[in-house]
Amino acid sequence: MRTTPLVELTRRRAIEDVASELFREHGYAATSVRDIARALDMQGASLYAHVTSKEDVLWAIVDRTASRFEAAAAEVLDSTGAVPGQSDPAATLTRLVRAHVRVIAEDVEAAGVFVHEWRALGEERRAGVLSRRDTYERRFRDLIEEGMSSGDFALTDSSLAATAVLSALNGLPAWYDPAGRLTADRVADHFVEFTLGMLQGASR
Amino acid sequence: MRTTPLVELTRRRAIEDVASELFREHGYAATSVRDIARALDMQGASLYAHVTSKEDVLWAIVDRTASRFEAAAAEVLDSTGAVPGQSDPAATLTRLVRAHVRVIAEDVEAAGVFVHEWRALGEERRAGVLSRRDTYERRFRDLIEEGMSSGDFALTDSSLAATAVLSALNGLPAWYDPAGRLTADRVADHFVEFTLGMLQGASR
DNA sequence: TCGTCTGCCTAACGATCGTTCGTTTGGGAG
DNA sequence: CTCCCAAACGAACGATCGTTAGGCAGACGA
Repeated sequence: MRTTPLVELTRRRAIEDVASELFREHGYAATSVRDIARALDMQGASLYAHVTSKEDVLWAIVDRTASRFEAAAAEVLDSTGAVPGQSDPAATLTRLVRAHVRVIAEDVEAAGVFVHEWRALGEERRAGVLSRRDTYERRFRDLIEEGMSSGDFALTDSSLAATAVLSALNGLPAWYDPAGRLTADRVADHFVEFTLGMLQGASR
Repeated sequence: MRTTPLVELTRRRAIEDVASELFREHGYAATSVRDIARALDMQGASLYAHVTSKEDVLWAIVDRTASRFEAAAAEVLDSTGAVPGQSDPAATLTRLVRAHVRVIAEDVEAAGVFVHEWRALGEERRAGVLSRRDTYERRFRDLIEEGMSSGDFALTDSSLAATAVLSALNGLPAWYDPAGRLTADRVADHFVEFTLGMLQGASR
């Protein structure tokens, strides 16, 4: 579940949270500074006491969310596979998928912005995000290749498989409702099943 | 492959094609009428000789693409399963997935716009698109449920599975390059494998 | 040769955009 | 009580937005 803090920690963070909702619902370009301000009962100009630019707000959301994905993946991968030849790709991938779902479910709004709106950043930041996404996707791809050569996975194109898995996962922010019928853990269960099924191949 | 016609059929269609590229790359809201015109070596105002509004262009792209998805699915489903109790859900789903990939690959730009930018439409049209998407997704879901009760698929949540499959498929416009290393048919092969694997479940 | 029609032009409209500015306000520390 | 400082205000900036209006050039049928 997302934590809209009961006690507002900082005004800055409140702005980012409200902006996450609006950016996710209408997109960055279609959301005006005055829209964000209105949701906080303020005047548009007043935001600039807390923020240096509109893009700055987007960047804060995207960067923070990217870091959360990176940290979650690092935690999974650093605690496993230290001993080569003794790794279990399916088990590690399971934990990686669960971590990914958890990061999304903990802040669906920010995750949705991260997935779709990073294109709106300036050239420099956009390139940075792109490279971080590549690095992240490679962790999936490497794990899949490991499973291919160990015989756990039956595939011929690890890159395509990684993209397909991440596409399915990144569809989550578009429909997942923390208050809906599925808890984040249940969703993660299903996606682990889907992922392993996908990678182990059709049985007929 | 997308068909940017060598002979420009109508000016109107040329506008839609150029708009598809720009809408997909920068989003509808971030693309100005003057941007579209510049790509055609025209003045922004000149577009209005061919078009009644900017949203009208978006609508034409979205509606046309939605219709292509619907027609492709109808062709698959109308030619199968006419005799109940004799259907093969996996085979039908295979054809449905192939049809979906084909529609995307035939016009990646328009498909990308359809997938992401329909939210920018006015309330009425947006609601219409949403309901057509629901109908389309239900065709996948129904087929999955058929496979569940026939024992072909090992799943507990057909709705989640349909969403996951379609999310993976709809990630295609974001990365697929018709001139790249994979033909549309090869991509379809892989996605059929992924889909069936997903639905038949992990084997361990 | 004339009129018409199509396709694009320039100019301009009001609205809204992101952002800057100088000012006001209200609560806490001395 | 007084001072201060962060937070929000209203007004305004130049730019750009989608769109309208009127005119001009060239192709074409009569």
